[in-house]
Order: sequence, then structure tokens, then C-alpha cells
Amino acid sequence: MAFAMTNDARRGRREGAISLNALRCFAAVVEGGSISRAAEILGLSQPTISVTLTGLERACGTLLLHRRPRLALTDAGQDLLARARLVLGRMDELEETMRQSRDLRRGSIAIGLSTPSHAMPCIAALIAAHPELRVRTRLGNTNGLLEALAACEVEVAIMTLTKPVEGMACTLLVTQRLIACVPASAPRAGISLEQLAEGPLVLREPGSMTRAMMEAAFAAHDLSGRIALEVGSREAAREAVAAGIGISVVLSGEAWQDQRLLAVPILGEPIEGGVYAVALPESLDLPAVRAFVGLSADAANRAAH
Amino acid sequence: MAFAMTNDARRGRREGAISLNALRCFAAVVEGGSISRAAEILGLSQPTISVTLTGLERACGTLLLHRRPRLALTDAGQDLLARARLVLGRMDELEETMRQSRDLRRGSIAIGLSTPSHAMPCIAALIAAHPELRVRTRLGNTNGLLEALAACEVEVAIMTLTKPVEGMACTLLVTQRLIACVPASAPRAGISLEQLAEGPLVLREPGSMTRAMMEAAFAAHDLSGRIALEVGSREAAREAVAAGIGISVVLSGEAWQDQRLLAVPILGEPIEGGVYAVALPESLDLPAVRAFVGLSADAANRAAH
DNA sequence: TAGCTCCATAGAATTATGCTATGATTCAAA
DNA sequence: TTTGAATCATAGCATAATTCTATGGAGCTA
Repeated sequence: MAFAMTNDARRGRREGAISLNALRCFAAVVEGGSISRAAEILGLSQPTISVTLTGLERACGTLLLHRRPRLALTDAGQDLLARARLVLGRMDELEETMRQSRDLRRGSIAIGLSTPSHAMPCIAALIAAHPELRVRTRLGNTNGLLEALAACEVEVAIMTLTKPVEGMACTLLVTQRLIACVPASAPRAGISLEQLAEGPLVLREPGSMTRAMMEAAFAAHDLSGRIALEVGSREAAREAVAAGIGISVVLSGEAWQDQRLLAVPILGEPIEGGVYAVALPESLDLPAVRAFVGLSADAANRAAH
Repeated sequence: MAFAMTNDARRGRREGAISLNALRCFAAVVEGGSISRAAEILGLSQPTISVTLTGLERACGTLLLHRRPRLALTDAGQDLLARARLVLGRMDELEETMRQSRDLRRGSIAIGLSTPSHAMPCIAALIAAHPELRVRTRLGNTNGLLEALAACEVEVAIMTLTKPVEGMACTLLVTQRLIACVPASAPRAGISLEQLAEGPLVLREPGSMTRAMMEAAFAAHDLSGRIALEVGSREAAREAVAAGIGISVVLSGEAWQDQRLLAVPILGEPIEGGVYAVALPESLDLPAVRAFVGLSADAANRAAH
């Protein structure tokens, strides 16, 4: 053998995997026409490109470009270049996609809500700030929404709670008290807990926080409410009261704008609950959830003024 | 703010680039349905996958999959998965392409040759061993081929040299001597250098190694050949001798099978030259060149027996 | 020949990558 | 309820990859 065995044997070894970095270097070298120019383009030092390129050739098991007399792609280099550009192109798209997701210029969020009148301004703020975000909503009572959160059916929910839920990230938006709702045809200035217990009451189903708060208040005073009708929605409750079936309770912020009804305060110690934005702790790593919670808190602060 | 700021702030940081490795982990986790399973698939440990996945989420700036209650892709995760599979697919193709290039199941080689009768068996061996390799040839004299090699117009060449060329990887295949070629109509048993110098001679153009060897031999003996005709190819020389224009010289292995001609030894010290496989040193990193040189040496060894 | 440009190599510092060991959480069965 | 198995996360450490600066050699130009 007359040819030298200097470093050729080492180069011939097939070792290491092909890295994105190496492909980027290679493409830059071809684009720039020289290793030094590639280093400039990539903002790296010239030796870095040189070494990376050598490593790529080792990984490919073949020379990729002749350095003399001027930079020239070999056959395999030509092949590699086309495919490297394919890979890098898809990679750029992928990164752009993630950038859009992070900036909420893409993607979607499912929001649960038990108190639409509180939730809608928050949702409106979200849509205004991120018009390209797809927003879905789901109505339910507190218990149902907590289950939906645990099952990842919604990412975040606006709901009523007496206190933050263990294991959930709960952001208090506003504090509200329960008020009674009576027919306008039988007006009164206020109503005591005892009078409420006598009913007849129109209450929501178990699982509703309004119902739970009411029952807790009765229990604390050794009372038990006489429930005339159990309803599955706020709308049903409104019509029931308007029809004279009984008295209902509702959060102050959710009082109906209805001529047939009258909102009256419950006398004695106020029965208070909070409207919270609730999410799984890890869901706060979703940019859309983080943005929604933040905007909701802002909206609540603005409304407090 | 009611939600904890444990490690969420850290995760929200946008840092680091997205690596192929991370994408492979992510795809494996989705495919396997769990982090542990993904570790199995990839032959890595479970913590490695866990850490890599967290790093990917940090790089993307968003949660990619919910771990509770069961593994579920987020919106961004769904996006990422599709694009990750695109990138990884192109990457697999790229690696397969390089594997084929390395194994000579793809690609091409340009071979220069000055002595077809020596080169063709080598080329035949190359084609037989690697039928999918595209082979091009180019005929020329020694000087022309050396220039073509330097300009990367051919990757390797089979040519005659008196000694290895500096700066080129030269593999000696066989050693041959010059013989004279006279018309069959004027037969003789041998011819001295002096008789040759008297001519009339039919010689190749400058740049031909046969011509250079002849002139060197004349100069060493203080002779100068009388050139009757300068020709640009071996075929022209053959016809010139057959036509009785003069005497020609040729390497022993290149003697013509022609009834009109007679090969006779040159008396005195033999004028020897070697048939070499020549390439740029770095071109030996091309698998096709390496294979061709190896096969050529093998073919020469076999022929020597 | 002198100077300039370009590429390759060496040695050192920083960063990535991957492992083992271990803790925390969840789910199912005793 | 409690225990055990399974799964994921974290910590600490070792190894490998990446990138730098400094320097040498080769080719081109004035």
C-alpha cells in the first residue's frame, strides 16, 4: 500500500449518530461556500464547524465535501444536502408551531363554568387578547366541574367554592354572599334564616355549591330546609320562583334581571362563598390556562373598582 | 394568587433548543402509553425519559401531556406529535440514505484511466461487487488525469507512473516495462536503445507517461529520439506502425493483439514503470474509491499468479 | 518572499446526556 | 384501612458532546 494511513482509518469508522446540529453546520457550509463563512452565519467559531463537519462525515461513513481545490460536494454530500434541508425545514416548522402555541396564536382551551355571569367577562377578555385561540365552554355545577377538571375534560373552570380545593390551583376572583329571591308579587325587605328554612324552598340539585352552602348554613343553626322543588339549573329556579312555587337563593352577582322577581338580603351573618378560577396545578403550565387565570383576576380587580 | 409557584415559574422559562432526542422520547412516550414503557422501547432508563420530557416541555414553553389521571396529550402535544413524526421520519430516511451510500448501494464514481486494458478488469470487479453503483469513466493521458484528479473531475484514476506522485495516494498495481512495437512485415528479435533513437519513432504526445519514460531513457544515455510522428492516442500509434511510418513503444501489458504488428523487447536495462491507482488522499474517505482501490489491488494480485 | 485567508488540530471549560438510588403518588387487593 | 406493586419525579454523579481560544500548516496574491 502506497497511500498514507494517517487519519483516514479513523474517519472510516462508523460511530455516533447524526445530530441536527451537524446538519445545520453542513447546510451552512454549503450555503456560505466556506467553513469560515458558515461559522459567521451560525455565530460559532470556525474550529467548531470544522470539527462538527468531520464528525458528520465520520457518522455518515463517507467524505461529504472536498476542501480542495475549492469546496465541492461529493455525491453523498449532494444526497445529504437535499435530505438535510428537508429535515431542517420540518424542524423549523415544528419550532414555529411551538412558538405559536406558546404565544397563544394557535391551539384551544376548554373552560368550565358554573356561574356564566362571572365567567363571561373573563372569557371575553381572553378572546379579545388572543383572537386566534379556539375557546370551548362547558356549563355545570361545582361538583361536575371538579370531576371534569380531574378527567382533563376542561383545562380550567370558573366556579363557586367556600374554600380552595385541596390539590387544585384555585384563584379567588371575588367573594359573594347568598341572597334570597322572592316573587315580586310578594315583596319583602329581608328574610331570616329561619324564615328561609320554613320555605317553601326552590333549590338546586346536590353538587351545586349554592345548595351546599345553604345546607351548611341550616345545619349550623340546627335547621333543616323544607325543599318544595329541586331544580337542575338556574333558569328552572327562576321560572319556579316567578310561578310562585317558593323562594330561591342565589349568589349576589348572579341575581336575575327579571321584573317578576325581587332580590332580598338574608338577615344575620352573611353566607359567603368565593368565585374561583380552578385548574389542575400542572395545567398552569399551559399558556392558555395561565393567560385565562391571569385575565380573570384582572377582570375581577377592575370590577371591584 | 392562590396557586402555588413551586416549579411552574421554572417550567415557563423558554430556554434550550428542541433536540431530536427529545422528540424521539416524546414520540416513544405517546406510542408506548407511559414513560416507563418508552424507556423500554428506547433502551434507556425511566428517569432519563422523565427528565428529557420535562426539558422538552420547557423548551416548548407549554405542558405537552397530562400525567394524571392517565397519560393524555394536550392540544400543543397533539400538534407537536404530528410534526415530530414528520421530522423523525425524514431523519430516518436521511440515515438510511447515508447507510446506502456507505454500503455502495447508491451513489456514483468517476474513474479516470490511461491504460484501459489494466483498468477494465478493475472496473469489472467494482461493477460485479456493487451493481447499484453508477460508474463513469474518462480516458486521458497521465498528466491530464492528474489534473482531473486535482480538479475533482474524477475521484480515482488508473494510470502509469514511474514513481508515486507527491500529494496523491498512489497504490501500485503492477510493474511493467516498455517494449517496442514494429511492423510484422519487418520482424526482428530485439531492439537496442540506440536503434530506437534512430527511429523513425511514432510516439505519444507530451503528457503521456510512455513518452516521458522514453525521453528520460534517451536522456540518460545522451541520445535524442527522432520522432517521425506524434500521435494523440494508442489507436493512432497502432495504425501508424501498421502503415510502416515507424516504430512505437508501449507498456508490456498494453501490447496490441494485431497480426500486422510485432512486439519486441528493448535490449539493455529495462525501462520500467508502474500502473497505479491514484486518488486525492482525502478521496480515500469515499467508500466507492476505497472499494475500487482495494478491488484493483486484488485484481492485480490475482493476475500476478 | 511576505502577508493574507482558510482549514485542521490541541487542550480546556462548559454543557448535555444518561445512569443509579431514592422519594412520592396512585391503584388495587388483602 | 393498609399493604404492595407500579409509575413518575428528583438528586447526585459520571461520561460524552459541544464549544471555545490558541496555534500550526497550506494555498493564493501582491
